[in-house]
Amino acid sequence: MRTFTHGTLSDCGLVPMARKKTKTPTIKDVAAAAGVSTSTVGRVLGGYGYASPETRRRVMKAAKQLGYRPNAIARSLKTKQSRIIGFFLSSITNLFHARIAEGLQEVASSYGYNVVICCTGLNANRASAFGQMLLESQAAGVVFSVPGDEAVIRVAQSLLDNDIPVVTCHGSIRIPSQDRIVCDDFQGGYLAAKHLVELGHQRIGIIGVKDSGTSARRIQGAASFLKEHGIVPSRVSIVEVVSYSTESGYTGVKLLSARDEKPSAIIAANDLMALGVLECLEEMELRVPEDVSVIGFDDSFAEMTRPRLTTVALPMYEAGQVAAQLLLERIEGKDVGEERFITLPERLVVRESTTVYR
Amino acid sequence: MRTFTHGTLSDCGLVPMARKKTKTPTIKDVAAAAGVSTSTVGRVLGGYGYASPETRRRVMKAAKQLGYRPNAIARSLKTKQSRIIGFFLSSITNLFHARIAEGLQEVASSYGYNVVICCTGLNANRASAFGQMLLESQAAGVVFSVPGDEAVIRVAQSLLDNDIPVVTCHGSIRIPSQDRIVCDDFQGGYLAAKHLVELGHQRIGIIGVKDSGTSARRIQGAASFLKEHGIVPSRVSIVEVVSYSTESGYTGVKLLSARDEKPSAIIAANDLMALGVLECLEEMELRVPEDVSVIGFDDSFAEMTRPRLTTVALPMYEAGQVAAQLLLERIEGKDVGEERFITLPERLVVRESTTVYR
DNA sequence: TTGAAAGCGCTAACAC
DNA sequence: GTGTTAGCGCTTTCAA
Repeated sequence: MRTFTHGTLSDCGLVPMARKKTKTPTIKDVAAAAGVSTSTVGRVLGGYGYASPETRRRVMKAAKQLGYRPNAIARSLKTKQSRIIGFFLSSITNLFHARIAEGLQEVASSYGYNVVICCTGLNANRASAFGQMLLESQAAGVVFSVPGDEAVIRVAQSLLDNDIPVVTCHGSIRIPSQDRIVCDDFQGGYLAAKHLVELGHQRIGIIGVKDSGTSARRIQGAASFLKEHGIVPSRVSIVEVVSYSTESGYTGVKLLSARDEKPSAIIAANDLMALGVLECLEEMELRVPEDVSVIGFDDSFAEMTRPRLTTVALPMYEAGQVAAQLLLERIEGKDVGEERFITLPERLVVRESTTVYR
Repeated sequence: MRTFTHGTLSDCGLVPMARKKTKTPTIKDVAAAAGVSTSTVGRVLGGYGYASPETRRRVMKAAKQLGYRPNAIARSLKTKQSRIIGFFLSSITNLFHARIAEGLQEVASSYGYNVVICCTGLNANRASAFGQMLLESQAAGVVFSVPGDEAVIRVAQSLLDNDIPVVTCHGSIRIPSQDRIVCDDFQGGYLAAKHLVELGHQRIGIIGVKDSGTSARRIQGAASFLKEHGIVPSRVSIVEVVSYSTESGYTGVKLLSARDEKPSAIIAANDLMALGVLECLEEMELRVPEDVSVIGFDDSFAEMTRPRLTTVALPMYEAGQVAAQLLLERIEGKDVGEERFITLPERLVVRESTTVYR
């Protein structure tokens, strides 16, 4: 699949290697070709200011003919702002981050902005190096989707000091008085409990994670629904484990079975834990969902478990889109007032791990 | 968590809103402060050319004192090249792409380059829009990790026409005479077969995917090992299904069971299919791995299945790193000669779905 | 409605 | 070793 190019003198080896690559045309070349000034070309191509229809036509034609392409760098030098949006995340292999990135990118690029990924891992140095780079390349804005440690906050602050707007999108980070997007953990928990109760379950086990705000809110949401709908409190067991892991899910079930009331349905604080729950239940020769219903959170790999996991899905893609939207409004200097705090609703995805009681 | 800033006159509301934000210092300011010329500053800060130790010291000090930060945009305008590397991929939520992206980003940023993600989805327009943007922002290089349709090839070509180096990294795309990185599918297949034979299996079932080069190479690799090690050909069954899906894996097992020789081990062309295999086997009341061993490819979610899947892992992270390396060499104009073709070895990950025969 | 011209901040050729 | 200077390609006054 060879591409043929026009034959030139250099093809016959008689002229130096010079690779005469015709210089990319600039606004100046277009101006010359159209017989107008560069400022006129700028006006019509940039779409601002006035130009007579005739001139406009001529410029357009010349530009097309020359294959003119604006130089974003030159423009940025003048406007003191590139069309780069930085995205801080710990790892792009984390499905949540990937979904956010995709939503972000989609909206950003529809506005002509590029998304630069800044995977910080657990490394604080890395974060500040990215901050540096973003500053040097005159980034237009930055979204943070990382744990909010001190180093990161400092980075955000230095960005803000340079008038680069910043938003946070999911993740424990909180930057004082900046736009923030989160998922409605409480409502997600509420949804999970609602689903189970509607299926007729009355004895509910909940496995939460210690010291996790997200887990706490999910539990609160579930508990709130349960209370509102007359579920006898003594029939609701809440246990707490140390981490969001399969092992913890497993442990959680053990803890639950030590209680007086054996649950007919279990809410795990995320899918990974729900997987551990499934595993433990199988060992105990309890069938899911016939004997026990199980529900997780996140919708991260719920399609892959057997039975397929009923779960509460998080709107990460939308979160990314909203993050872009809010950021872009700030970037373009719209008067949107104070900091904004957006809470996105979660959504129940019913699969195979839950069914009617008895 | 409020950050206190130095009190200024404007704090007391007596001066206009003006936000006197002290203009970011430029090379000029540093020059003035150090009592030298801008070119000297450029030389010491840029690290090229000569400068006496004394001058160097003075410049450094002035730069630090002023909080000088080079303006990447201005530099790019001059050098006609930004430090942006474009990464074309269909979706970042695809784990492979995410891993490549991470490897790519890691190396790229260690060299001071930024990675811009270009998620094309299945949309050809999108690809050319990204190409446009990359051209306009004077990208330094681009890596492609997408299906190689015509539109994308055109984009790559236009990049090349503008002297922007391009490499492909995993994915069916092939750009004539450019560096290319792939995983060694053949060797992966070989590895899978070797593992099973070493466990004592003699009757092997292989489920491949029609019209897939990757699948074909994996099968060839497996077949090759089998032949070399005296496995009776009639005891090896190869069936082909239509897609890389759970359903296809399921179908594959059905196809295999219709054959005379019932396999004691099954190789599925990827993990998704292996999941279907697991499912079908369970329905047939065959235990894995006691009755049948199962092996997949990709290591995409093999930790999540029950039993956990033995699989052949693809070195995507490394692929991303290598892609960055090759690209950077081209970008920095190293004389690395002709197009390079790198084949990365795959790796067997033994989990629970395979065991010794009988 | 259009044009001339002054930079944006940096690099690099050239002169000293 | 160091300084002068001319741009890179664009935007944006200001005048015409």
